Amino acid sequence: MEYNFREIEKKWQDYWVANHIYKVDVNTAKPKYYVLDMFPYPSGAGLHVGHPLGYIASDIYSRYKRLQGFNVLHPMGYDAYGLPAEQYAIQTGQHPEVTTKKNIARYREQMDKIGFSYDWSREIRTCDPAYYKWTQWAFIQMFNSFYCNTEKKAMPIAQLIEAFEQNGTDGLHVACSEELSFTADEWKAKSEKEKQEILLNYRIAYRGETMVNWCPQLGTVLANDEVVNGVSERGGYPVEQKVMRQWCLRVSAYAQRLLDGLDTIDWTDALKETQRNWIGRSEGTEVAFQVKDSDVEFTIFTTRADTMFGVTFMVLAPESELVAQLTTPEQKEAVDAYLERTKKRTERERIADRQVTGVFSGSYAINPFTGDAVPVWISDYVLAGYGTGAIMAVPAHDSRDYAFARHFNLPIIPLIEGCDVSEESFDAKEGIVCNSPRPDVTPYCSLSLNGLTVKEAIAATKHYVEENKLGRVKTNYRLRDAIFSRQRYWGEPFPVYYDADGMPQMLPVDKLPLELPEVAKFLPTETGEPPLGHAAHWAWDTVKQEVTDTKHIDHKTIFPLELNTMPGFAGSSAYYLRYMDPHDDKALVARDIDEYWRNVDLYIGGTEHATGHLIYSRFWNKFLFDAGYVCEDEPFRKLINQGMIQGRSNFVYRINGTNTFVSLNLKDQFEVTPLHVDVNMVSNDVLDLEAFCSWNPEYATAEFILEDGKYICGWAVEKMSKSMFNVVNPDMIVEKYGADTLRLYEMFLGPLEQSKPWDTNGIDGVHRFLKKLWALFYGNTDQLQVTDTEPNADELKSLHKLIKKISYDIEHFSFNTSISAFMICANELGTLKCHKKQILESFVVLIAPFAPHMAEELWHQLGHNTTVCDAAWPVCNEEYLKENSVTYAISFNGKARYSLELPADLSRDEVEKAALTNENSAKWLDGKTPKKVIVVPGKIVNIVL
RNA sequence: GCGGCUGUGGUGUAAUUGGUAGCCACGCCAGACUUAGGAUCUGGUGCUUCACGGCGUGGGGGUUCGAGUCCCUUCAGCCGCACCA
Repeated sequence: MEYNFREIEKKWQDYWVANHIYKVDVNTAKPKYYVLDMFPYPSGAGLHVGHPLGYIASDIYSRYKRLQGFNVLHPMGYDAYGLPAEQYAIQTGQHPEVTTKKNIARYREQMDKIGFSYDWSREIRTCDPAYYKWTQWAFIQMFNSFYCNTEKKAMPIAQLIEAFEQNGTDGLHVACSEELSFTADEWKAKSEKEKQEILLNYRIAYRGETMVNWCPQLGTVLANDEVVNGVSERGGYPVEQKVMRQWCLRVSAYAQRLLDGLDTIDWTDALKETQRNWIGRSEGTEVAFQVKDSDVEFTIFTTRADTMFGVTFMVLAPESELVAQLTTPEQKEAVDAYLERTKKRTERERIADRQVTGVFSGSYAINPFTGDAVPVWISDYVLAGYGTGAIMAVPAHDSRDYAFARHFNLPIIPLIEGCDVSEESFDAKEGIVCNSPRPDVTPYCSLSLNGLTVKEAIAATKHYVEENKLGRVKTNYRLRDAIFSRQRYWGEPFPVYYDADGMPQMLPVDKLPLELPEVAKFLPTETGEPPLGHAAHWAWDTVKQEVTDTKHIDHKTIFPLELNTMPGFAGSSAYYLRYMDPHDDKALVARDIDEYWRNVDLYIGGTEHATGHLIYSRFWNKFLFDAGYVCEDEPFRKLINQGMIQGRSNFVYRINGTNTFVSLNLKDQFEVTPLHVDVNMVSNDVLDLEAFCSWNPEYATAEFILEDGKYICGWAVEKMSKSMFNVVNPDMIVEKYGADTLRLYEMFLGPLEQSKPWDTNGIDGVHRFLKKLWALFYGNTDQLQVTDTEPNADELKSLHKLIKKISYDIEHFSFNTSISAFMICANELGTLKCHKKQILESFVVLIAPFAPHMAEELWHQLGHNTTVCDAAWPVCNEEYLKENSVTYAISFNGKARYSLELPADLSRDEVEKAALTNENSAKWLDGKTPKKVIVVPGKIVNIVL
């Protein structure tokens, strides 16, 4: 009987669905295991062969765990909100929901063909109101919370209000946008509106004026991770810095915990390092500088406290509030001109051309260590958003300060013994400190750093600063709060309305979800409001019912509801929790269910989410953990980044000015132009000439110069995209070779975590293997050849070697080597002509995670009427692996000379003796006694002469 | 600039984690069966040499009886962060 994969795969896919084979539920009798894929954004292009790579790997692991007796949660869903659907809607007027649904249907169809073991009854879509209800709910919880730095956790805002009522801001140690100071009495005297405004300074979800990334082309603000090199990640449009009032999440409050948590989770070092970089912890010192002839004081942040004696000027960021205060009347004109000029430069321009620019403010600051009055400059090389937006400049030991000092001719004082700063600054944090204070100057303070190492000097200065109250030791983080509003239509609406004071209020939780309204147009309104402005009063009834009796809303003059929507990462931040309990309308996840599934044991997905989703999710989960809604602090215990599959493009070479195409190895004899050809017309780099001629009318009359009767195409690795004609769809592979071949081949391609080009050359190898496996059952007859004969030692050895190898490989996600092991074993069994049930049955179970359709078919052929997923994973019996003889390599001084077969149970001494007395050794030993003999059991005998 | 990763046949890769480098495939070569082959099967295939042998894991050096694996150095490629003070 032929291996008819089309029939088999269809049959079992239907069976699995009809019998709910992959449905799981809480089962406290079994240990749980949660395997998660990063859910896809359903784009219009459908899946290409790169997408399922991670899904196949997670499916193999899920099936393996299940065979091992775990209760495996393995769900799938869709990250359905997003820009492309909205852009498409703007262009075509098609509702994003329509295109999204269509795309999801296509994704599902493609995934179903690959034979995944998802529990589809748990499917979620972020755009489903029943789902985003809980996104909105979480937002409300964040609004009603603040972060306590003493407790190191989020707490109810009511507790903060209580603290204000009792002590004002006294003794407060909480995360905030801006340090505020007031007494309990002052607090009580404030109006309701003032109180609300103050609380926004502390809430974890808050609305505040911040510098945002504004993308005019997209008409929306973007989070930091959505901006790459000064342009938007989606579309590549320029991004400007702009102060806007926006919803934000106080992710920065969690910076330290996000950092610490990395040590407790099993992620790759590369990814952890990326997150550490992104969080950007930096320990330093804040020092206050007095402005000369003024009572203004300002604070700077430095990691090089040891260089206090080398400060020769100060620099403010152009956007700093201090600029206005410190600019003297004489300098006002010059400063204004400079500010005007820098404002026009976009982020991208600043990055592209790093010319030194700046202007003197007119003011001087007093260095508290030297008493020197140093000029205060303004320059855009200082960032407003980091530290205090002001720096002390030490040109001798900072290359940026150095460039600035050289450009404006400012003094440079070296502070490290023997360093040469005539050409460039000495930035390294090493060496012995000198000139601190300078020997020719009467010391101004009691601190002397001369003779200390840089490290010691930093510590000494920190100590001095704290002792003398000149400032404080401070840890800064690069991680900033996440901007949480988008001026878009296709996203979650905020559960927010505005009261008569214009202050934001949360909708009552029992009114959720607040559903996304229909709008006439997906563009901003004529008054520049976000698209939801077209439906400004959409949920007016919802708000009115709850609100009119308690608050006074003037709905004629204000929009009652928030018109922004949430960003893409909102819906993906807690989706893994919702899978646990997807249909619960009382809670995001019921407590007992959460306590069973806990968190994700294995998460597989791309590394591109390192600084986006994977930060936000960890933050979101930590918040829910603090608030007591979930029982684990970290959402993803182990994470694997599957590599990206690139395209492998094929080229034909047209002789210039003709319609003649020349094969790859003859092209150098002509002047040719390489042209992309559709890789689907090429097999093993050989072009299908007929398909090529009918591909494009232009090529109908094409002529070819062949080699060996074939047209060989050139190739290159490029991104997989339509324009390169190198997109390979999984469906096409499934159609031609079957899902099991696709699954095996994707794994066989190389290590899971490695990026590699898709190359269909070679798929025949795994397909042949499956046919060979099939032949072990049927030979080339129509009858099942399987017998009940007891297996012999060779067969048992071959099988148990395989059991050991496959178990080890799956645990180590080394799926490519598993496939090789299957091939070796199948070849061995083929050579042994083994058709024994006992052996083949175990083989079927072992391969079930990889090639589930074939395994299911063969499992039933062997007479089982349960599915193969309910089988038990075979256990390796080491007894069968024992050799009766061992081949040793005999080497002299590390050089192998001959091999020697000896009984397996010899002791080291016996092996040594056998090696030395063997006649082959005689010529190397030449009568001498060896210095040393090293015996590696089962491997090598090395005789040192 | 800082940090991380990778480098093995014509190709994808493997190597019991310091123990005979190149498993398993692709490709190629030869053969068998075939009217035919993008089918199947068998054998060969790191380089070099007629051969014995020699050389081989980006380059150089080191530790070791023994190094793809560990250490130092250098080159190349990829990735992350980056006027972050």
